[in-house]
Amino acid sequence: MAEIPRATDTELSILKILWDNQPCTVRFVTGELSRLKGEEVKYTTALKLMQLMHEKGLVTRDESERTHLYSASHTRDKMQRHVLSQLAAKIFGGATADLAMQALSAKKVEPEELRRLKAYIDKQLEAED
Amino acid sequence: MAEIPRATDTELSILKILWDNQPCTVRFVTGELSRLKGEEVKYTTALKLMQLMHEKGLVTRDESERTHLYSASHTRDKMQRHVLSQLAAKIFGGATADLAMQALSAKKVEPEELRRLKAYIDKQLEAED
DNA sequence: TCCGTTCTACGAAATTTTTCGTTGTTAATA
DNA sequence: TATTAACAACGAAAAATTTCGTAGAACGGA
Repeated sequence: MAEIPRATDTELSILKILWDNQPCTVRFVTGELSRLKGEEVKYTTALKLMQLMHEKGLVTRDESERTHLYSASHTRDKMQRHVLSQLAAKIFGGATADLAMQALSAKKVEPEELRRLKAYIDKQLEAED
Repeated sequence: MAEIPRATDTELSILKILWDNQPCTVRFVTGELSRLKGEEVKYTTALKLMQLMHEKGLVTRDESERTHLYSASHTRDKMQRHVLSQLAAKIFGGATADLAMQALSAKKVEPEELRRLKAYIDKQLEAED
């Protein structure tokens, strides 16, 4: 399995668009990215970014048609874990549970979500025995 | 309350060093940063970074002595929440509980930690009523 | 077929981030 | 006091990231 390349901020935004809509044309990503950033992004800008991401191995593309179709190389889960563990190492000193707690306190979370998370933790704890 | 400025990757590393050792001299941060990155960072490089961080408002400094003493402007908790909520918005679509779960699955977490987190969630749920 | 549109590729400019050498000052010390 | 070491400030180079104009090919409709 190849190393997951480091993704810049903008690249992460593009990945999110891909995960939500895959496969995508550059045209589509251009629009979504503009919406996300709150300012117009030119078509060729998005194109270039995605070409670079392709070189880096962050995305794959189907070139069988003239209009290429892009998809993320890694699953959302895998990339999220990757980004989080980097972040955890960088500013949390690896304390993952702390990170989770801060995440929860950063923003009000629905009780339903909390219960789901709790169930997940219980499952982890059981597996422990 | 002033806006929290966006911090780059290296800046986050420096903040972590500060939180752990504050207040710090540039000389000290230079050494720690080198250790963290696994390669030597020149004194003036660290100095410049910290000067820019000072301009941005990410750090404060005590200039009463010739050797300035730097500290982070924001608490670790506050900045962590800030960074996490940005990240959540960027690649998790704001789904904070998902982020927490991914964080937990990214790396094995001690049962003790899990129980602590669970207790935290329970407290949140109680406050709900 | 001709024209206007859409697409990729490419190069280069603009911007941001990181690096570091040089300078002048202060402080310690021989 | 003369020398050396440590420091902050600064400017600018280097590197990384982002932006976008231009060119040429492919396509669709008049």
